[in-house]
This record gives sequence, structure tokens and C-alpha cells, in this order.
Amino acid sequence: MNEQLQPLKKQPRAGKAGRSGTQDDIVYAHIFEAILEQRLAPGTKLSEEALGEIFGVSRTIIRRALSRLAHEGVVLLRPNRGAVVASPSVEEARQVFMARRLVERAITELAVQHATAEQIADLRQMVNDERDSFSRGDRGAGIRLSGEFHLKLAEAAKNAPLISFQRSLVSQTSLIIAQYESGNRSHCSYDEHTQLIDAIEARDATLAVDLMMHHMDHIDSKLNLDEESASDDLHAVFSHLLQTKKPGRPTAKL
Amino acid sequence: MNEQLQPLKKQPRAGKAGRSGTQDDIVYAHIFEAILEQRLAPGTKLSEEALGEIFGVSRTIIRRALSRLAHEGVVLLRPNRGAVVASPSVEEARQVFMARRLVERAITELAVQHATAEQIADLRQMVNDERDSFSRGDRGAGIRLSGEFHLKLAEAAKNAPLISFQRSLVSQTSLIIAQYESGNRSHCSYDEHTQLIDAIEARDATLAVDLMMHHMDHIDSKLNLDEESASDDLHAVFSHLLQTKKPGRPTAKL
DNA sequence: CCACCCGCCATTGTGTACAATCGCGGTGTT
DNA sequence: AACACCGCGATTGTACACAATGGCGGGTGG
Repeated sequence: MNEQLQPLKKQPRAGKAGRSGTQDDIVYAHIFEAILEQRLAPGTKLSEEALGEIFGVSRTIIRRALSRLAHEGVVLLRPNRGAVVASPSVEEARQVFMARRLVERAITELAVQHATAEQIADLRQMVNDERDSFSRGDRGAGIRLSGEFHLKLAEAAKNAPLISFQRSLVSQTSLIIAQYESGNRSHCSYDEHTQLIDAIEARDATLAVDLMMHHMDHIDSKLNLDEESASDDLHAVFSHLLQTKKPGRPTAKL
Repeated sequence: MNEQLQPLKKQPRAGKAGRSGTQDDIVYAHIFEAILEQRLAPGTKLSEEALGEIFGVSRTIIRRALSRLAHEGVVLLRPNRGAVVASPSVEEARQVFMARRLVERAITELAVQHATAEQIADLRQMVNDERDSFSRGDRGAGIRLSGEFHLKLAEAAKNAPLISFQRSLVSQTSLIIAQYESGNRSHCSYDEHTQLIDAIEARDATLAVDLMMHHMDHIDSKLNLDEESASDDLHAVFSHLLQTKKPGRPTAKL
């Protein structure tokens, strides 16, 4: 249980208060990234003390980060029993996807109305980054970036509550993808993202929404959400009950 | 430093094992209620130490409660400068209402499909409570209960992310109503709620959604969201900037 | 031999002390 | 007289110490 996550020591105050500055955000971002990259498997226990030692901060900071992660649904906080990486059930995954369809449709319509040229340029840049990550074979970064694409799109919709909800949904989706994806394909195929941007730039709401809905279809058609997950995978089936024994072992390959 | 917070007096410390849950929940609920009842005006500073003394708990607990309130959007947390009661701008209010239309439509459709007889009975009970509150003249409780009605409806939709989002939206809506309502009328007219329940019980999705959308229309038609808020009301206009000078003064009557 | 009970240990929950930060008011200079 | 700078007080941010809770294993009785 010594440092596997060595890199992060306390940053001198170089970062300014606005952005990645505070320690909370650093810890949050690192844990989140580790979960997406599956360095932390679903069900893994997240001990406050261990994390505090790893990041060189006190439990107070860790606790805040975990609380935030819990609110976004990627970590489960069990009273008196510590935090574990969430392991969404198939039913939970379905609920998340249903909500996402709803939100993505609205976001797309609003983005068509409100997206600025600069935002569209940013979106294109993000798709490039995403493609690069996948071509580098960096699956975790790819999943994260494709999530950030959808989040950026939400920003273009100019509706703060929707952005916040979308952040939570994207986080959970990323976790679900990391957990359930039948690893044969790219996740959010970036060409779908490109087409979507084109439709938004052309201010074609009907087309954009249509593309987005198909995009959603593609995403969950790539997942193994259809009750097949029972066979080789007792761990995943019960991982929401266990508090995890040995984090060292990558429970299941799927 | 003058106690206008005293209605929430400190629970004798022996009884801190409140049935309604952990101390956090108690503090959270009390502050939330105080905000809705406008005992805490928008912009009022929420000092951790003062609150801690009032509730007889340490700043740790207060901090968690404030953090939760901040996440739901009824409290604004300014780094190094403390927490204040949120004062949603007209634009923010519009965004909340737009998001609510979206979510309420989806919730209504889902509730028509999934609501159980027991849930419908619960809903009717809540409408009764709501009516009682208004007839008692307890405006704050009325606003809160009508919010809880919509939240209960969300539970009937059986979609966890939507429930969580709805909780946040309802909280903010309640704050907006408390802030902007032209006090001449009941807020969520409870007969609209009753009709809605009837439609859901009859499993008439079209009617239910229609009623819900009209209900939304009625709610924001009762608000003064149409830029009239500029005249008598410098305080409200800038309250998101100030940290509040004297909480003793009920900034504006509206 | 198995099951139940009890006490120990690990981990989280809470309170509190201390450090850092920000706003504000006093003071000096132009 | 007005502006700017500096030190002070108040309040939040962080760390840590202690209390409480729950799990787990040893031990004992049936």
C-alpha cells in the first residue's frame, strides 16, 4: 500500500485560486482519473488515511474530494464503513442512460441556438485530442475526453443546472463504460462527434438531435448491459456489497 | 450577531441522535427551512461559527451542511469569504425553470408508467398537508411541501439521477419563489396537484403531461421575472456581490 | 465440532487548535 | 484632501487528536 500514485506532492501555490488550484480539486481529479482508467476497479475501498498519505494531505481534504465524487455518483459513501468505487448495476446504468438521452436532446437543441464560433472551435479541438488519445492507445484518457466533449457541449447550451447535471451523468457514464464496455471498439466514435459539430455549426437542430440520439444508441449498444453479466463475474455482481479485500487484483476482465 | 435565527434554538445536546437522521441532516434541514421561510434573506451571510453555536455543533458539521446546500444551489460558497444565502438572478431563475420543464415532463411520463397505488396515496396525503399549511397561513411550509410533492413525484418515476436532479431544481425553485413571488396567490395551487394525481392514477400520460406543463406555466406566471425588478431594488440586484452588511434588515419587499 | 459471545483493532466521525487569507481602517505622503 | 500602503482583526482553511462505531478473531460452552 505504498505509493502507487506517487506523482502528486503539494503544489506550491502556482496554480491560481480559480482553476486547478486548490488541493481538493487535485485530489478529486486524480482519483476520478484513476477510476476512469480502471487503476481503481469498481468496489475498491478508498481509505481516507491511505489516500491522505498518498497525496500528502490530511483526511479533511480527502474527505471533501470523496464527498464530491460521491455526489457525482462515481464513489459510494457508506456510513461508518468508508468509501468504495461505485459499481453501477445494470439497472443503474439504464437509468443513467435514460437521463442522458433526455438531457443530451435538450442540450443539443440549446447548443444549436447558442453555441458561439469559439465554442465550436473548442469542440473541434477536443475531438482532435480525443482521437489522439485513442490512437495512442490511451483508453482512459479517451473515455475522459469524450466525456469532456459532452460536457463542453453542455456549456454551449448555457444552462447552469443542466451543465451540473450533465457533469454528474457524464461521470457516471464514463464509469459505466469503463465497467461494461465490450472492449472491441472506440467508445464515443469521434467521427460522430465531428458530424454533430457540423450539424450544430450549420444550426440544423433536427439533424443535430438526430445525430445525438443515434450517438446515444451507439454508445449503449456497445455495452454489455443485457443481463449477460452473470456468468464469469461473481465479483461484479456482488461488488456493491463487498468492501473489497485486495485492491491489487483486477477483479474481472469482462 | 443579533439572533434572528433563534427559532431554530439549540436542541438539548442529549437529543442529538435525532430520528430524522444525523446531525448534518438536522442542520441542513433547519437552514433550508429558514431560507424558504425567508427568515434568512438572500444575501445573508452564514457564518460557520455562529451557526455552530446556534445548533450546538462544531464547524465541521455546519460546513458539511453548507456544502450540501451549496451543491443544491440555495447557498453560495465563496472561497475564503464564507457562505451566503443564494440570490438567484432572473437569468438563473429562467434557467432553472427551463430545466424543470424538461425534467417534469419526463418525470410525469415515467410516473404515469410506474407509480404504485401506495405512492399515489402518499401524493394525495402530501397535497392535503400542503393545503393545510396554506390555510394555516404557513407560507414557508407550504412552499416546502409543494416542493416535496414534486420530489415525491420524481421518486415515482424510479430514476435515481432524475430524482437527484429534481431535488436540486426544486430547492432552487423554492428559493426563487420565496424571492420573486408576487405574494398575492398560492404558489403551487394544490388543486392543480390534485388534478395531476388523478391523471396519473388514470394512466393518462398525455393529460398528465399537459397538466404538468400548464402547472409550470402557472408557477412562473406568478413570478416577477420580467425585468421589473430593477427599480426599487438595488439590494437584490447586487446581493450576489455583497457579503451582507446588516442581516437585520429585510433587504426588499418586492 | 460448531455456534455464539465478547473483547480488540482498524477505520471513520467529530471537535478543536492553529495557520492562512481577506477585508478594513489607520496613518503617512503627495 | 485624497490616495496608497501597511498592519490588525475576523473568518475560513487545514491538520490533528480523540471518541465512537463496526468488523473480526479468539475463546468458551453446548
